[in-house]
Amino acid sequence: MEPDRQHSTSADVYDDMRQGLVIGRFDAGEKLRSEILREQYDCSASTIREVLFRLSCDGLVNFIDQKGFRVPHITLDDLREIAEMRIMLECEGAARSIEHGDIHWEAGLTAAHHKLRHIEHKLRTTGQMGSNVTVWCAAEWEFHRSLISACGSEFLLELHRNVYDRFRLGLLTLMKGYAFREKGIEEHEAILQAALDRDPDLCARKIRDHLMKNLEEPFVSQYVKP
Amino acid sequence: MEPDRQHSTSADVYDDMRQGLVIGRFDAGEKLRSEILREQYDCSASTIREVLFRLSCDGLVNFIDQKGFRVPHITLDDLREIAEMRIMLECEGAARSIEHGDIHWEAGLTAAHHKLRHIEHKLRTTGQMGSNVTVWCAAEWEFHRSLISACGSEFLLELHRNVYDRFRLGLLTLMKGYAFREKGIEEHEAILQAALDRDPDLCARKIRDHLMKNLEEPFVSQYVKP
DNA sequence: AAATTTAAAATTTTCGAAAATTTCGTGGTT
DNA sequence: AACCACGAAATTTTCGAAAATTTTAAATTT
Repeated sequence: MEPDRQHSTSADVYDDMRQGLVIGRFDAGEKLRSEILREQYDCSASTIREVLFRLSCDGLVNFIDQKGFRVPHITLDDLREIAEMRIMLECEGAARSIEHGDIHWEAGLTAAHHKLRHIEHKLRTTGQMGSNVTVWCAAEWEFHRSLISACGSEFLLELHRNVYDRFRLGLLTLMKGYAFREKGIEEHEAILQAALDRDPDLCARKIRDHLMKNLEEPFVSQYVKP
Repeated sequence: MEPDRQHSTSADVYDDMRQGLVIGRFDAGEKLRSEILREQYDCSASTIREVLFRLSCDGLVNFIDQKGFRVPHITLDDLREIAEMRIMLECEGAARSIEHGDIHWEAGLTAAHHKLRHIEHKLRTTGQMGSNVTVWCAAEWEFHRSLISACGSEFLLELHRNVYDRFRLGLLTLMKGYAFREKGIEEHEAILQAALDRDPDLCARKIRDHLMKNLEEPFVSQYVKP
């Protein structure tokens, strides 16, 4: 997973670090020393600095002048604010998609849900996190993204991507574990159903419900960091 | 205004370029060559690169791998999307501020409006743009920011800052001139009134009205670029 | 004349080291 | 023992140049 002993380009490092942050490879408040990262990725300090700057603009890393970069220390209150914004964007995006989405949108959404459902059942029955978590993260993202993908606004999608990642980062650093909850399976199902039934208000309620439950129960997760 | 013949720090360059972008110093689609900028600001290419990356994360500059940086070419449709998002965030922020804002919020908002009103009357009577535009830009930002400042969510404020800047950049590059409209004076007044009257719905309508008028009339402005 | 190839120029990207700044530990003073 | 000053170590920031890539222009071919 960590590109070691191999020259890495700026884009490589960016993608891997972003992935790492959103998947919980780092601790909250952890300092990201360019010297250390430079060794791990086998590249120059400038490349690392560049990547960290990009991540800090994404809100995934904190930058303080002359003091370097750190994984943000997100409080529960911060996460609530982030959740509120995500609810706002996702409900709006879903409502617009429900209004404008064609058969293509329905098909994509159904497919994304199918994949998500598959990996979630696997996680529930086996309890094996490990590399499955990476798959789950990708699937969860794809589902929520599909839901709003027909909203007709690239800008809304861009903002949502940003908020989604920050929500996930906050959740992971706060609960110090994985963000998968068994209850999420039914919640995703309910969101899908409301969307396919073209009921924007119900869909909004289900989205809010889903995100809020993530916030309420993050500390009862039975799964711990590897 | 341009720090020439003087060593510039990363922060200096960032602030100046951001200002320049939001004030219309650059053309849409214009390429931002690091070599040229390096000379203007008298610093190294890395410093320029770093600044451009930060600006690209703010959405104020486009970055394409191996192809460098450009001022984004924002279409009218893009601007409409940005406006919709700004309306969404600003209405939500205003509603929350109206609900939670104390006397301090009212005082700050009134003060910001007073300053804005002053410069807008000056612009209307003298018609002198020049350096006044910089003052007006700052005042307009302060007013809209004050409006939502008591919303209780740092995250909402951060998103709004981003969207506000991109709206302004889009408006300027599209109309190739200044974004000041005389009608804006009354629109700002109406927003202030609705906020002080603690009427969130009316306030939302006035905000939408204000931003939409900006979109409808950007091409009739009698003012041109210097 | 249009299209493709080739070579030169310009630009972006990466690097390693020097310069500036902060952090940390030591020793001395109140 | 708490506080401050000092200097060494670690870290961040900037730099100028080398390496890689793209763009431009000219030359050749179809």
